[in-house]
Amino acid sequence: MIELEKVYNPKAVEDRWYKFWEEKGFFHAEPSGSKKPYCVVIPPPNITGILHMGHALNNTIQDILIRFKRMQNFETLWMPGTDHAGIATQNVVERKLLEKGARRQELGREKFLEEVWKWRDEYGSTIIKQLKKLGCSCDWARTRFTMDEGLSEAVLEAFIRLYDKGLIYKGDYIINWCPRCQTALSDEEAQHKDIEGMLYYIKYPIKKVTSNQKPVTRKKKTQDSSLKTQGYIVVATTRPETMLGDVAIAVNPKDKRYKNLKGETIILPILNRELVVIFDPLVDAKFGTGALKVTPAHDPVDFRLGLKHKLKPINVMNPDATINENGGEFNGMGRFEAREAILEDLKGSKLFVKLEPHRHSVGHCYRCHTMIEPRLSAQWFVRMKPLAKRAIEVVEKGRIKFFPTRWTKVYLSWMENMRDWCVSRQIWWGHRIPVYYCKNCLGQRTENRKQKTEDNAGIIVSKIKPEKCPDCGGTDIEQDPDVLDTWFSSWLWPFSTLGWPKDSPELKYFYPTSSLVTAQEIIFFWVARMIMAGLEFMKDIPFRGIYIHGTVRDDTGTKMSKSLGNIIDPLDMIEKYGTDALRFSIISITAQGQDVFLSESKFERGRNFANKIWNASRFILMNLKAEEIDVDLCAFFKAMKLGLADRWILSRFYATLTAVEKFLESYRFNDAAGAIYEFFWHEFCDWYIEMSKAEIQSKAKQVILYKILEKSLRMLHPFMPFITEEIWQGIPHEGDSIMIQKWPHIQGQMISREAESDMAAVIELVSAVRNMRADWNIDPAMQVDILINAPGKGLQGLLAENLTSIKNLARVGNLTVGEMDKPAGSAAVVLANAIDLFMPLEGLIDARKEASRLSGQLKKIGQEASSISGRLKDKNFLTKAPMEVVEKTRAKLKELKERQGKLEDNLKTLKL
RNA sequence: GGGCGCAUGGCGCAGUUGGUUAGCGCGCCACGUUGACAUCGUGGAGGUCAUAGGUUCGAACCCUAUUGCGCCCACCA
Repeated sequence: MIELEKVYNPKAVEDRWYKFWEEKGFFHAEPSGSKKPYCVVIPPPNITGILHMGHALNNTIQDILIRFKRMQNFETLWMPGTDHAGIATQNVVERKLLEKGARRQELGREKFLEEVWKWRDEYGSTIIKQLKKLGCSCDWARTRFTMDEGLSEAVLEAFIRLYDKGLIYKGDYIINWCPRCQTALSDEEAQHKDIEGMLYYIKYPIKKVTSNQKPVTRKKKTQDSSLKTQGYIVVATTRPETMLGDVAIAVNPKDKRYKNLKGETIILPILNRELVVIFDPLVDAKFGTGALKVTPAHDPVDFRLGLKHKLKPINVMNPDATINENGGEFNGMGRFEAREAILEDLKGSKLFVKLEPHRHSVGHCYRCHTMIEPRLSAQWFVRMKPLAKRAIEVVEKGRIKFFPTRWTKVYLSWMENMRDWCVSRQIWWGHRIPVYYCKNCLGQRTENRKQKTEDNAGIIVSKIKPEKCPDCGGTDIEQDPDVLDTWFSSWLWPFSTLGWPKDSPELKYFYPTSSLVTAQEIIFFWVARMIMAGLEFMKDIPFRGIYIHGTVRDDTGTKMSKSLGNIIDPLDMIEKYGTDALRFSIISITAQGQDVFLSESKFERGRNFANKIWNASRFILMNLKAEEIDVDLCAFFKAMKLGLADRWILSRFYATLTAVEKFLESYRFNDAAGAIYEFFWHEFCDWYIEMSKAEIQSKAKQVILYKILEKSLRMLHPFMPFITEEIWQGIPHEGDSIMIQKWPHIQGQMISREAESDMAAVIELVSAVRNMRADWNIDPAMQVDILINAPGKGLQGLLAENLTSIKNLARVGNLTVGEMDKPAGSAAVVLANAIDLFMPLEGLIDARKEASRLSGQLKKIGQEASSISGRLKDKNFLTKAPMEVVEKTRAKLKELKERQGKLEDNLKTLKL
């Protein structure tokens, strides 16, 4: 028998076992006829990522599922990989090049991409290495990257299929534009943040040409007299710089204040452009002055108004958000600089009215946090409505289920209101859009500008560059310079990684996958789109269950992020506490779907538990004899008459196992971890091991200690893979590794109510003696005598049978069981089942103190008894409550009355 | 503006079909180094389950409203 080291050293064993598992090929899964498939979808971390607590939580959960299912004999595939994170990666590499003084634009597209690939080869797998440290049992041989050949092929295929179905189109719309990254972003990539902005009120003069000109006045009295200015209309805006692109003033048709504005012409201050007045219900009469300046090129609402009222947009900004030549004297200024200059100008010409603080929500780039500038530009879009329809159905019909269920509603309401997806990005790193333009055809088109998007002449959608234009035969062909949104490749992940568009065996076997485990932040970006893509391209759902876990926050509740510096680095925690401790800790504090508030001290729980497992195992191993435990379990159970503790711990083990399985199946990981923790520590260690010490050499104890330990290790393995492997390898075992052992089989017949309630009586008794010792301040080294007055042979038998254990656990010298009266000068306590416990302490007992102790007990019991008897007198309760509840309550009252009576007797003898 | 989540002993949290005495970890107090474990053991103190109503024989749990905190979504110029 191997002896375990005195202290468990995680670092010493983790790498070794991980390599062992990997080399043995235990992580690998193949389509197999004999086993059922089980596959989880791993959210591909982006290649610029480093492991943070969110990843640690997410991947621990997935690894628990995977290891659990693997042990249950499923063919388990956990396919890892990374996505190329177009914008993020391009930013990182650009910054890196800039340090060397090189700029992307100067390098040129090809050279730059070479640099990105170089960077990716060097750093892109950091996160993969870190996942290995976490113990993740991914099939690394199948690692995929969204820019791999196969996955890129899938992207082009998907684009072309959608285009052919008319689900992809190019058009001029207002999109979210990041002036720093200089690219379009999807709606999801624009993160809205509340900011303290200003609402600026500006006078726009009314042109006085018409004969019936009347000054405009506000009918409604306001305290702000400045708004009454005649000959002007006052508008309110948060972005005065966009006024350079104004083409109209809009008011609500029902707004009586402005009805006489019909047919008037407004003069745009500074640029002196003539603006028309339009009437549209879209304008909220209650906001600001009720008059809206219309800038179709720089605001989504204005853009819609523009389309509706046939206004020609004027773009006044360059891609970097500086003012362009349309901005007159402000040409070249940055957007905020221009804002100040314009305000100065307006103040100078007395057209500035006032400003007031205005809190509103503004989009920011999710990669660089720069304020988004809504911008009119030509982009590629995916039509979402037709895709969303089926994705809504499969969730409504329950084919895909969210855990916790509340996310269903969030998902559905988002899906129902989704707008078309802008998929083109003005960057270089990514899948280049498979669209080619014939310059000849396009040249003709510009002459006839109206056709624009309706006419596809000159647009060739193709995986490879066409030799010549199919329309005109021209050879002057150029590919669209833009690339696709990274999510356009990620949304294909569940099947593109399995070989799609090829019809691979993997695809057939593992698709649809089983579970998706992810964070709430990513539902819209990724989860919803995977469902749409799966239904569109595979004609089937991508996964059946979606488990949304909480967000990891620090102990003040703020989301952990590098910029805030409130990061707890999982790798540091692994270094300090060990991987298993990290995994167990984080899983046990994560209630289903609730956010996780983390502080470093929380990892102590896992570490302490690992330590406990280690020491208990060490103790068992020290006392185990190999020849004793080499038995056939069935024969053993037939031959052996097991004691109460043995039957109890077996019952508790199988009850725990049942609960753990149930919890894992329903994504209740903290409950599963809690059940194991409670069982192993507070039942197996605190009671069974302690009770077995006296007769540890006996056959029964040898076998059961070994079996419970071995099975517990298997039950624990998905949670704490390393320590369980290390110990398992040290005890007698068959097979190469615990990770490919069978998950313990539930033996329902071993679960015994009787054993559990009998044991509860013993535990109560031992606790009571300990309690009395503490109350009387008795030296723990000193043995006490205990007399037990137990009515009925059954109880006496039970206690007699466990005499040794009770004596040892409670440090009792003489223990007498029988029927007796309370000896004089003894302390007493009354237990359930009307058991009296007397502790004769001649000379030590202070009658007054004992009396107050007893009356304390009496008071507690009395209160309880009276509340219960009150309930039992209630006619409604008796008639309406279920019989079993009434019976139970009656039994309880009877029991309490008995105890009450006994306590009173005890008190009486004391006073006499 | 819409939606969601959370309020339970000093702190952090469990508590899934409403049913005896509301649990756990940390912290606290007392005692303890009995050969697995001080990353430990034994015992203990500490809660009118945010507030106000309602449903019910019975509510931490279901319903309504209120307050506080947090999050998500939104074309709040």
